[in-house]
Amino acid sequence: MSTPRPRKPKIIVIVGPTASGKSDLAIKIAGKFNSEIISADSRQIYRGMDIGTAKPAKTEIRKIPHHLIDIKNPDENYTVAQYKKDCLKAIKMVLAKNKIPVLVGGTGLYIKTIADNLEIPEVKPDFQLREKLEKELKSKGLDYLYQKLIELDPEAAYIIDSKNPRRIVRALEITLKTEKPFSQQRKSGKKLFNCLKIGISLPKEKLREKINKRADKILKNGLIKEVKNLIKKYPFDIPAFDAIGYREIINYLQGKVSLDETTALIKKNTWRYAKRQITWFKKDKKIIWIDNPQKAFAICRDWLGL
RNA sequence: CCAGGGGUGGCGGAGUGGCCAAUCGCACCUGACUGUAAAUCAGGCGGGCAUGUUCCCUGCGCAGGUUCGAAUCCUGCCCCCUGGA
Repeated sequence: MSTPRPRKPKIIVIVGPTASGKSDLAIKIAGKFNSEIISADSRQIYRGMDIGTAKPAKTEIRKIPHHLIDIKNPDENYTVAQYKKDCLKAIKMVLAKNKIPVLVGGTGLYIKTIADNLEIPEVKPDFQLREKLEKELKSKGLDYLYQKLIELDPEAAYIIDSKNPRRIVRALEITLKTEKPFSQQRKSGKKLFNCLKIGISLPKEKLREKINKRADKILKNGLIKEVKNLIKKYPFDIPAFDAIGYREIINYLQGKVSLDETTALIKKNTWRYAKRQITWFKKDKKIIWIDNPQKAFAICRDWLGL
């Protein structure tokens, strides 16, 4: 006698590499199916980082509500865990209006944290600790930190790349502040939603072309000016500015590279990023890959039972 | 025509007798990723296969030569750059 479990809420998830046309597709889908859009983009959350992150146009946003865009200033700290909370809240809100949430974005970890209900270890970043570890990293080398991790939490050391400073620092952070090994803290809970995942897949040549074109457009639209304004207000070395387009322009403004080189670098780094995204999303076997937006509409319609 | 420098893997660029299938960077391919994720990293990268720290083939402009052994030395040729006529 099992009581019928309440159906999980349905959400539509749209993924794909940068510049593949996710936002446009999301807007079209949202327009057709009474939806609101929730962004899963780790840089569009920042206010003032508009041109370089290719945020949807204001006119679009006016037509269809977008969530989790422009929610933080660049110098504010933001993390996956925070994203999870914010996103869940946004989803709830949209569902409460009897609308379908459409989660769109290129930040694979953000998507995964929602779709797979990742349980992020309850250890907040401790910046003092991190700073201390960074110092040790500089003075004693990465291997020293890794050895330390092996001592404190051999299991974690086994999982973490021994050459990845950022992840070693975080693993140490966790082990130094909790009793449980990191390895036992990487869990995912029960799925919260019934997700329809649609991925945009373009032939590489075409993707590359779109990336290059977009880079040119972004520059033309005033990225340099945007960055100039940003670094007037914020330190130039904050994590938010470790974003494609921004870091390169900052270096340009500091006279380290020419404009031509900068443009080329932005294109190159965007392309690399896209490849990393493709690698990430490839692992998710539930994604239905499409090469044409039209197909997405039909898939959504079926899935929604309309 | 003379003098000097140089031609190395897709590109840039090391190497100047054996430790060289050839440092490294870029590009390219594959992958990792649980509170920085547009971040941060790893592996591969001449070809072949029986996939090997000890295999085979091809290989450092071309053709020869010296040597047990040559990308590295010698000879000739071709090409490129710089300066001089």
